[in-house]
Amino acid sequence: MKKIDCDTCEELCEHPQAICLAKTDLIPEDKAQRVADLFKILGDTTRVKIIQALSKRELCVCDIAAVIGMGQSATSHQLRTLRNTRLVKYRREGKMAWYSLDDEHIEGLLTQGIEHVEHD
Amino acid sequence: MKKIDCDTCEELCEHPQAICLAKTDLIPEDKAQRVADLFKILGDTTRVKIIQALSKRELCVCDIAAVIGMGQSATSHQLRTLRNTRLVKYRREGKMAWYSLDDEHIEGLLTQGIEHVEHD
DNA sequence: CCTATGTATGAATACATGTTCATATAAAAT
DNA sequence: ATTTTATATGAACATGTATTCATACATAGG
Repeated sequence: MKKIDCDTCEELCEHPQAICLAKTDLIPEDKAQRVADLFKILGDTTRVKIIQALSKRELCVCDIAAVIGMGQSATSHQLRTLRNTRLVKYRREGKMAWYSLDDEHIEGLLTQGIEHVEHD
Repeated sequence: MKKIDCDTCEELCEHPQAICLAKTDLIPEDKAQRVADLFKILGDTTRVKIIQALSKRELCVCDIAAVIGMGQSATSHQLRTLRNTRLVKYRREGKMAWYSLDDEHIEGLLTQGIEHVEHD
């Protein structure tokens, strides 16, 4: 370990140059957090199924529950999560709520993820 | 609620046709699980930083720890997770372990995620 | 050999999260 | 008005997971 002098890495470390460069290129904390939060939403089987189902057609809550094989409450809770992160939107029609994808990009992400697991 | 007769949806439900179609199109359980597992790996700030750093250059464990600002142990634990899911590989050189991305696709996924959060 | 260093790992802890249950809200139907 | 139906939500519970601490392992150097 040696002391080095560097704009972004002024500490004891093993490979100061590599660390300096890597620190310069490193994704900022807040952006890393938002990226992780986005992927966290997609990191749940139930939500993957909901998003995939909604990418094909608009569905109401009880239909989503029937399709993915979960209870109404669990489905509603997950839809709230997806609403809060602006991944789905809904319109009310009488007592029913019709859900659809809010963000067209999310379908691309999901598709890429699916392709990734298929490529093994 | 009415009883309907349908290949994939033979039960009581509200919009049997929509449910039948959606069930037919639905991603299979095991594939949804693998997709969610993949995204789950990306759904952590520390791992996002590690993957992003490794997408630029090969780094050893203590350098990664220094770059992302975490302890050696925590870093090593996360690297194990990334190894087990075949997202990173490593080569040993003396007592050091040099890590790099194992899967070139993963960088694309990360990039798309970053673009997504930038697009707000 | 013995020590120092880089890395890995098991156990413990703290924290987050998904589902269920019970219940609330709100609109439609009787 | 009362009941039924669709959805939302709070609380409780169980499970999963990220980090830390202590320690083990392995390699290099004296």
